Formats: sequence, C-alpha cells, structure tokens
Amino acid sequence: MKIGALAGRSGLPIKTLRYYEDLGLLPAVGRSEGGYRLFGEESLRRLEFIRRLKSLGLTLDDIHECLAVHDAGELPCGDIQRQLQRQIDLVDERLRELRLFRRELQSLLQNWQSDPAPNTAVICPNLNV
Amino acid sequence: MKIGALAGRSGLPIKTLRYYEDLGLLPAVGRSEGGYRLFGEESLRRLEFIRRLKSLGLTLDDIHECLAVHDAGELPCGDIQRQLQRQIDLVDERLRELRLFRRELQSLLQNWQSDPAPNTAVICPNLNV
DNA sequence: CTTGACTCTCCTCCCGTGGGGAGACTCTAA
DNA sequence: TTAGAGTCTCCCCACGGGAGGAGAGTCAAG
Repeated sequence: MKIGALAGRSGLPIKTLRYYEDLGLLPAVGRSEGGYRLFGEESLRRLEFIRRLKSLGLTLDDIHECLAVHDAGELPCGDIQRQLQRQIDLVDERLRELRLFRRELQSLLQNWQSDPAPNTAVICPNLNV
Repeated sequence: MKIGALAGRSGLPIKTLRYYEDLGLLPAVGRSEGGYRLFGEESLRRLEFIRRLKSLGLTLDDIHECLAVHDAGELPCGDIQRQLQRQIDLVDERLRELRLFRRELQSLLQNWQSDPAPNTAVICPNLNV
C-alpha cells in the first residue's frame, strides 16, 4: 500500500502520514524501487490507535512511548492508564486556574465604569494602571 | 533613558523591550547619535499597562489596539471592557470543554483493567483500538 | 586613550502538529 | 511511448512571545 492509499483508507492527510513516519510512529515496511513508501495493513490499526490517544490529549511523544511498549510485545495498557491519570491531573489543575482567573475578570468587570474621569497619571482609571 | 536602564527599572528583559518597540507598543522618543534607543519616563507607565493587560489574558495585538486608542487621546476603558468580556466568554467555553473532557477520561479509567487478556486485533484492549 | 560595559542589527530557535508549495522523479494505464 | 497522476525531498509558514548568540559599533569613567 502506497501512502496515498493509506491516506484514503485512514482519512488522514498524506503530510500527516509522512510526519508520523519521520517521528517513528508509523514505520513503513519498506520502499519501492523508485523510493515510494510502502505500508502494511497493520498501519491502519496503528493509525486508529494514534488517533484515539490523540483525542484523549496525549502528545505524539506520549503515543510514541506507548507504541514502543506495544512493539516490544507487551500490552501498553498500564502506560496508557498512567498517562490518562496524569491527563486528569493536568485538566484539574487547569480547571482550578481557569476558575480563579474567571473570578478575577468578573470582579474587575463588576465595578467597571464605562465613562470614568480621565486621570493623566494612568492609562486606564478602571485598572488604575 | 537607554534600554538597559528601562529594563532595570521595569524588570523586563532588554529583548522584550526591543520586541515591544518593533511591534509599536513602546515607541522610543528617539535615538542617540550612536543609534541607541532613548525612552522617556512615560515608558514605565506604558509597560505597567502592558504587563497588567497581559496578565488578564490579552494578546499583544489586543493591547496594541488599546494603546492606539490611548495615543489618540481617548480613554481605552470601553475597549478594555469589551476585551475582558470576550475573555470571560473564552474562559467559559474552555471550562465547558475541560469538564466534558474530564468526564470522558474519568469514565475510561473507571472500568480500566490493568491486566486484560491480550487481543491480537487491537493494540490496547481497554480502549478497544 | 583605553577598557569594559553597553547596545546595535540580524539571524536562528523554541513549543506542537502539521500545511503549502517547488522542482524532480516514478508509476500505471491506454 | 506518453500523458497524467502519484510521490519524493526540501524548505518556509503558522501560533505567541520572546531567548540566544554573532559580530560590530558606542558610551562613560578613570
């Protein structure tokens, strides 16, 4: 299977497939005499796996590690579980930050005066800066 | 005041000041005979303003617009108010996305099996992909 | 006048995930 | 054999906000 066929069947752009191969995520089984990449059927399963993990917030580096475990003949479930737990922790942290940030913005707007007295010592009297 | 003095008094790196000047955020009052940028005292106020708006999540482009209003002799309070409201809307949207995402991750981990039966048709039996 | 600190411009690089295009080559069907 | 579609490598671009460094010129104190 050449790269265009794999792109068609997987729904991913050719550029993405080449990029994944460069990163070592998607090894080609070889090259044609003219230098065209050749992929096997298992590439489709690999791409589904990559797509799913990406949708769960893992980076391509994270996914690379999981695939390395798989390629070593082991189940990557434990690694994925750890990555997902870390992902939840990151989301929780981000949620805390965003809630705090929202409160700050809201309290500023609460007392906002659309037409305050100009003050030459500051640029925006509402922010006092 | 040369750029090093402004960096020291504002606490910002020289590189940042040059970058802001390139963007038109921080006009220098002129150049010395040797070509050194010269800044006035009002640059410090400007930098405080920029720092504050950055901390509220505005991009340098947004800030540029606010400063343009100020430089035109008007109060930028209305523009800033609109930007902050937009910022709240973005935060709310992001919060919704993150909460949804967290539920997806959590429900996956809920039923996770650390040591499932290998399945040659998939890479990770827990994800079924 | 010298010396050391300061500043100048210009260039590349970072993060992540590719997109866009040039110019050259290869494959396949008629 | 030839046309047209497919593919190759290589390079720059995006976002946002600078960081790092090279090589050269400038300023101020002693």
